[in-house]
Formats: sequence, C-alpha cells, structure tokens
Amino acid sequence: MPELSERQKMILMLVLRDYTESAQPIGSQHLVERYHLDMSSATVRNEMVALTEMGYLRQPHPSAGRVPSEEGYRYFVSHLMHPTDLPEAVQHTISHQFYQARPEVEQWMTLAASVLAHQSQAVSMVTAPHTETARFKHIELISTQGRQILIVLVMLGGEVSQRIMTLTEPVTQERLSDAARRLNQVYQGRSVDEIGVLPARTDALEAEISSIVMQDLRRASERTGGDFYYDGLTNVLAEPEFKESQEARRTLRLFEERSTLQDLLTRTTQNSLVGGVQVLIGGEELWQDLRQCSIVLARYGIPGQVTGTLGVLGPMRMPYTRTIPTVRYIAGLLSELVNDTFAGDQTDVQT
Amino acid sequence: MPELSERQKMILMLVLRDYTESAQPIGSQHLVERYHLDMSSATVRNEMVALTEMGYLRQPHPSAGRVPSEEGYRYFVSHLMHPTDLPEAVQHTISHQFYQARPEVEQWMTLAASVLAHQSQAVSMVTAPHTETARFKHIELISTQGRQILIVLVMLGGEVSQRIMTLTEPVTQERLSDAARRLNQVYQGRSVDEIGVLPARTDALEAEISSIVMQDLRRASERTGGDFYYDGLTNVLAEPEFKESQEARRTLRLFEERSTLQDLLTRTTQNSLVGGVQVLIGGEELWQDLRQCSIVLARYGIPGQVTGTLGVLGPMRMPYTRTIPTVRYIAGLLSELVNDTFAGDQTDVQT
DNA sequence: TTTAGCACTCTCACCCTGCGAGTGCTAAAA
DNA sequence: TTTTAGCACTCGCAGGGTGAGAGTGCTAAA
Repeated sequence: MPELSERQKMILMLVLRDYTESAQPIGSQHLVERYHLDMSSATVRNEMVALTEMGYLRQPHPSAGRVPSEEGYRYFVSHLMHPTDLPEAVQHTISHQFYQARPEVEQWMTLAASVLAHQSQAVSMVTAPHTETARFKHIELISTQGRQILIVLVMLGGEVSQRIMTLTEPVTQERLSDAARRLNQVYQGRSVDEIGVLPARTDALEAEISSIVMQDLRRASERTGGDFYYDGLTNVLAEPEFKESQEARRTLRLFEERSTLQDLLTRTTQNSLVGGVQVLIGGEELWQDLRQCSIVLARYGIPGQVTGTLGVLGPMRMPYTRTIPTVRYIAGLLSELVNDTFAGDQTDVQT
Repeated sequence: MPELSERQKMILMLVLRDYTESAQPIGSQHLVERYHLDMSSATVRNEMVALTEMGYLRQPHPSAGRVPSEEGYRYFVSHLMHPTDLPEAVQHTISHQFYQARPEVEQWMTLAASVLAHQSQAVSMVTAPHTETARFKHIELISTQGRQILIVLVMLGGEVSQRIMTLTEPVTQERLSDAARRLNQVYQGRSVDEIGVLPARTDALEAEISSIVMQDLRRASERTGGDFYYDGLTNVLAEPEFKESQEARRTLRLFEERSTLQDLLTRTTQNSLVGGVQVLIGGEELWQDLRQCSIVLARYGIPGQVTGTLGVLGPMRMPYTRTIPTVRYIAGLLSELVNDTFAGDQTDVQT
C-alpha cells in the first residue's frame, strides 16, 4: 500500500467529513474555502489526482467533485480515525434507559435495538445472548388436551424453548410430572453430547420427549443467537442513496429474509473478540446486496459461554467516528447485563 | 345512498378491475375496446359522469381517465363482490405447508405471515393467539445466580411469560422449588381477579413472586395478542403508489412503531366475529397514515377464549376478490390449529 | 513545487413544444 | 327519451434544446 503524505491524509479526511454530511461530490475549491486551507484549489486538485490514482477517491463522472471509494473508507477507519469515547452525557442518557427497563432479556434487546437505531440514525441489529453449547437445566411437561402436551425446556443461561407435541396416546398430568422429574434428575446440567452417551430411556414416553430435548438443545447451540431484533429501517430509507426505491427494496429484503443477515453476523463475528468492533464496508465484495452499505458490528457477553451480537447497518457514508463508539458502548452495557444475570451459571456446571 | 343501475354497476366493476391491474386512470374508450361493450364510449362517459357525481369515481386531473374513489371501493366490497372460495388447488398448497410445519405456535405464526404475504403480494400481519382472560397454569422458579431468579409462568392456553427478577436476598433452589409448588397448588386455573380475593401470601418470597405473577397475568389479558408477526414489506414497496419514498416511509414507520397498528387491530376486531372478514379502506378517515392503503382483517381462534388476529395491508387498489378469501381461509386454518391445541382447556377451568 | 489562468466537459434545471389520451358538450339519429 | 357521432378543448408527459454552474486538467509563470 502506497504511503500517504500528511497533506494527502488531511485532504482525504476533509473529503470524507464533508461527504458524510452532504452526500454531494466534493470539489477542490469548496474544500479550500470552507476550511480556509493554506493552499490554492489547484494544489488540492493535484493531491486529489494522486488520491484518485491510489484508489482512495472516485469521480462519479468526469467533471464532478470527488467521492470517497470503499478503499478510502477503509483507510479512514483503520488509519486516520483515532478511537474516541462517547460523550459522557450521551453515555448517561443511554445507561439510564437500560437501568430503568424491566429486567427481561426481551426488553433489553428491544431497547438496545431502539437506542442503537436512534443514536446512529441507521438500522440497528441485535441478537439475543445465547449459550455457546446449550445445557439442560430444567424441563416442564404440561398436558393441554388429550394427546397434546406442552414442553417447556429451560437451558442454563436462561434460554427457554417451548413447543407443543402430539403423543401417540393420551397421558395424565401425573404421568407427565413423573417423567419430568426423572428427566430433570438425569439430564441436569448436561449438553447434547453428554446426553447422547447416556443409556437410552427405557420408558417410551421419556424416550420420545428425550429426543425432542436433544433436538432443541442442538438447535439452541447451533443458531447464531436466538432471536433477532432490529429497528430504524425508516432512518436509512431517508438517506439519499435510497431514494431510488430499487436500492431500498434490496436492503429491506435482507431484513425480511434474515438468512443472509444471520449468515453475515455469524461469519464475521465468530472469530472476533468481545469488546472489539468490526467494520464491514460495502459488503466487502462478498455480499452483493450490501454494495452501498456498511456494517459496524460488535460481540457482547461472556466469551465462550453466553454471547450475542449487535450492530448497525447504514449507508457507506456513515459517521464512523460516532457510530463505532456507540456500538462499542452499548455492547459494553449488554455485556454487563449478561454478566450480572448469568455469570453464576458456569460455577455449578464445571465438570 | 343513491341506487345504481345495472349498467352503472358493470362499468364501476370494470373500472375497478382494470385499475387494480394497471394502476392507471381508466378511460371510456379503453373500456369499450377491451371488453367489446355493446355501447359507444360516449355512453360510457355519460355513466361515468353520473358515477363521479355520486362519489364512486374520481378524476386525478381534469382530462384524465377515472379512478375509483374510497367510496367506490367500499361499494364494490359490500355490494358487487360475491363471496368466493379460494381455488381448491391453492387451499391444498397452503394447508399442506401448515401440516408439515413444526407444531409450535411461533412456527405457525411465522408461516401464516409468510404464506399470507406471498399469496396476497402485500404486507401480512398476524398476532399470536392469546387467552381473553389469562389464567394461571403453572409456575417454575429457577435460580440463575445469587439474587437473580428466572420466573417462567405458563398460562392456560399455552402462553408462556418469562422474566428475570432480582430478590432482596439470595435463596436456594430448594426454597424456590418449594415456593413454586405451593403457588402452583393455590393458584391453579385462577385468573387475576380470582387471585386478588385470596388471602395474601404470608411468606415474603411468595408474596414478592405473587405480585409478579399477577402483573404478568394482567398484562397477558390486556394486550391484543402477545407477539406480532409480519412479512412482505417489500411486496408493497414495489407498488407504484409507493415509488415516492415519502409515502413508503410513512407506512414503514407504522410497522416500526407498532402501537398504532396494535391499536387499530384491537379496535376494529374487538367486536367482530371469528370467521368474518373486515375490510378497512383508506384508513376510514381515522388513520391518517393509511390514507393510501386498505386493510383486510379477520379474527381466528375460539371466541371468548383464545383468539388472535390476522390480516393484510396493501394499496387501496388491491385484488379484494382474491385477498378476502385468502385471509378467510388462513384464519380458518389457524382456528383449527388453535382448536386442536387448546380446546380441552376450558373443561378443567369451568368454576 | 506551487499557483494562476483558461479552455473544456458534464450535469442539471428549465422551458418549450407537440403528441396522445381523454373529456364534455352539442346536435343528430334511433 | 336515450344513444351516438363529432368536435373542440384540456391536460400530462416525453423529448429536445439551452444556459448556468461546478469542477476538472493542463500549461505556463512564479
């Protein structure tokens, strides 16, 4: 990668800054006037030519101003931006909202999505915390009607899965409670793999339920994070790059399908540390539908045990200097909450 | 309301039909040619003048063709459209999808939303079934860490609420199980009101939990329907009336806020029968944000006990002849599912 | 190496115009 | 009395031309 002179860095930063505000191509004269630069527009032009040749700037058409390229944004994020903290006032506003929310995971997720969307003026995405390898904590079997029973499975870490199941023949609630009691005893604290090596249940009912339990545990371990929350779709629709409804629909579809998005979240965060913030610019040539967008992601929770992901999707032209600290801060808050709630768990599990 | 001649009705229907297809104002000559009408365009024009004066048609500007007015749509839906069933082939496709879905309420809801959106090419909305007056079925108390406990409350009908609670002092799992057992015995099958008249719990822990239980029961009884599912936002964004992103954003915001939408669903369906389909055209002067849209709604479930709502939101110019049977059919399917799952409940509750 | 000057390019907003579609009215025909 | 043919009129819209504005690249001088 070619080295940039200090002056080139400055010009690149100014173009970035102005373009994130105005969404208009930036001209040389404009920069000189606005920032009272100590040089003429011609000099700036020459530097711009250099930056364009190096791939950090683009010209939408041969006589317009310059626009940052994807590479330009990447250079900015990784070399020019110094990490800052969110202003204290904002931190307080946010943390205050969290501490007065009802203490339910679902509430936190909704709130996180809402706050993040509002602060970043973009689409926020949050996945609920989930345990990396799900472990059995408690099962509850409830008869609803004849052959239908409700299975509530609570996992270590507090995840709950509930499902309805149709048995081959009706059973009484007593019979169910009995089965539940036995399963609770035997499966206590175990993971799918550990349950797999136990001798199979001899009782038909218990065997049937046991297979459901294993299925649910497996599913809970696999998925990126149980539920997926998002907010702020309208924010990003307001941006000028989405005034062509074609582009807007492509992005919206991502949120309707979710599979692409889930995949993206899993893949980019699976190796990342809790606390670090990742920035994906322009879909990184990988996700065609995100060519116009950038994503700022962070992982939260207790590494290796209970983690989740949160992030922001917005136009490539987003105020990274603001968005990145915001994502980092909220990730920190969620980590704290997860810690407070689940930290005790692993002590009773350690085998 | 003025009477329409048979010929006027026919012309109104033809305008409706063509406009739902083309989204273009319909001219008199166009109609005569396309449907080989046994009259001249001048005659059609005269009738159109009459229909315009009665308020069933509008002219977007003085020399364009005619467009149906809100009143026009209402007349069509209530007088001109004969109720039809969904083609058998479509019915099979749909029911097949339901019967091979996993037997979980959440799966059904997601599926219903997806099928409905796909069939109607509009936005679908589904609320999960919920009991009209929530009743206690079972409580489970699980200690996670020191003073934090997880409360899982199962209600009759299968609704589950889970929340985390911080106690004033740590307690053991045995103590919790003990409390849960007693509460299960005393509260079995009771509603909030019935619990309210029981003597208060003397034990501090039980009292604390009891108040949470009542809170949850109350909340479950109040809200329209627990979870709210939707799908197909991109469908409606594709319609020409939303190519102006302004209009599109207004509609999108409805789905982000949800409160307006919840309100709308509650208000319009609270007095309606299960099985009936309601049609709201142009927001009925009440909901400004829906001026351009129509909503087709139906209730499903077991009247007076476990019900939910589902519907479709689309441009006013929607194919009602197709949408209404679709909504009716899927509502029927969901009713069946609810019946199969929960029908047994009331028998053990009857006081 | 920087700067001033200049010719050139490209977009965009604006206006004008002609075409096509559709109407309303009137007078004649059924 | 109802229907129809004919005609003048209105309006939106697409297409083309134009001029202003912004910005560039190049060259020659500082």
